[in-house]
Amino acid sequence: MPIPLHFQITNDLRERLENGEWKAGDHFPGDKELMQVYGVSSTTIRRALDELVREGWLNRRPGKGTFVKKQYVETLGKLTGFFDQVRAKGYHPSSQLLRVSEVDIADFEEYELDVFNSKKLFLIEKVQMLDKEPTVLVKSFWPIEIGRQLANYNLIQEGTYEIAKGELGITLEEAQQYIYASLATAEEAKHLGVNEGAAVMVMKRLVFSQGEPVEFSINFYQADKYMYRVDLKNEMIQDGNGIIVVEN
Amino acid sequence: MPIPLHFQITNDLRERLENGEWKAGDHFPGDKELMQVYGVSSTTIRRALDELVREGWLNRRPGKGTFVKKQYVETLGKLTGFFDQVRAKGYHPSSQLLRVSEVDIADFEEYELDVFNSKKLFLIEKVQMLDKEPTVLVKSFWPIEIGRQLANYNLIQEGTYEIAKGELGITLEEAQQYIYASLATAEEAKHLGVNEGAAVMVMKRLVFSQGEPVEFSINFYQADKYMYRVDLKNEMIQDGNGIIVVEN
DNA sequence: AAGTGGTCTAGACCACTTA
DNA sequence: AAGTGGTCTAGACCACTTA
Repeated sequence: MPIPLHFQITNDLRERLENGEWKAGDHFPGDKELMQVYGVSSTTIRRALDELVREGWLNRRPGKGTFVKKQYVETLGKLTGFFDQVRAKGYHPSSQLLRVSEVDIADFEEYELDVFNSKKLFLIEKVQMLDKEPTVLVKSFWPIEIGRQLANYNLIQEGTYEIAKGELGITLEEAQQYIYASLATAEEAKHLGVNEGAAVMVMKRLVFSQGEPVEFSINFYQADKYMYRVDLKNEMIQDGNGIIVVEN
Repeated sequence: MPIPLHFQITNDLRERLENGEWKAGDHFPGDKELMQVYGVSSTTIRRALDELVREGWLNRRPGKGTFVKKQYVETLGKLTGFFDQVRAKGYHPSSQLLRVSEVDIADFEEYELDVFNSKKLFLIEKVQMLDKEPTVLVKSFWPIEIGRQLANYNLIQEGTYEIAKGELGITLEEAQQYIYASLATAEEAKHLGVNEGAAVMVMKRLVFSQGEPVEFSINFYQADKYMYRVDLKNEMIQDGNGIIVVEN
């Protein structure tokens, strides 16, 4: 059972939705019809469709049927992959390495690096460019052994996560991110090509593999050129959801 | 079938997890044991546990079992509800109304209000306070009819979403949010009690009900005092995920 | 009354882990 | 070999919608 049926069906239907086989508001095939077409049980069809609902492609209404959703803005399904999105718009991404070396966590006390239970980490620091315009300053910390392996690959052309997942076989299972606004320090301003004190959007991320922390990164984006997008469902929609108070 | 079994089981287990019945890293009861205890089928237990996995409480490993996750930071399950979070920390939230009236969308061309297909909307503008310190400036646009009904309630004490969901019976099914950094305008600075040009975090949100837009809001937070938290799973972890380029 | 999606059962078979 | 969670089936019953 290498590729689950529900997964194959989700991919097939998503592709057909992307190709415009149905238009926004169209009646989507009913569960029974899909069961016959794909020759699977109701459970499997349901699981495939639940995923497409989660991705924002479909609405399901008991008694009425399944409908293709109006795409007011880009769907989550289409959103993944910054570089793909950016290339599709005609930009040429590249990156410039600033540092690829072992570091002592004592030199980075401003970040929460103690979750790694190690005094030394491997730091990959780079500026990501779009059409030679600097867009993001990235500081990415990995456990020493993994960092050394990453350093053997072409970090300019390939994304670090793609190497970790594809070449090193590391599963990136989940991540917690914090996003906030700040003012550029002299160092950040220099790399982003803005003035010191300009507004920047900061994204901190802690990635877990097999339940253990595997990467901490902090990314600085030029404000007003980049946004972060989040999709919410049902009970997640509350006043101030996702917002947390920073304790001093 | 008013309250699904899987839902009841999820709630029961979540409560027991919150009460510390198992510690981080503990072996969680196996599926078969839970099936016996709750007297339900494997499918129902699986569905209940899948939800707890999604909320960040559990890890499941085929061949090994289900484990209680280390809580490196607050779990998503605990995160929901800004006011609850804030009250638990000893703050006293309140709000100050700035405007509660019908408006012409032509006066707000900087926002994407045309998705409502209406020239007039109802605007609720307020400053949210924590211990009398201004924290968020909120501009919340609703369809006229809904806005008029909301205006009949106590908008100072209660959250607008809580009134809409609880009193008006409006289901808030999904939302798309954009978060970015910016510099405070004179108006924003005055209400937030900061200097003009200070860094602010901006959150724009479009909420859907029954597939149709029901609220657009824009919230301004003082930078460095507030962060936005997002949790990612598996294939969502990519370079620059969630980041989108702002077209000029 | 007929059709829709939502919940649930009882059980089979699988890959993987540990012994 | 025994135990774990992951996938899938065939089918029952439910609430809801439309006619």
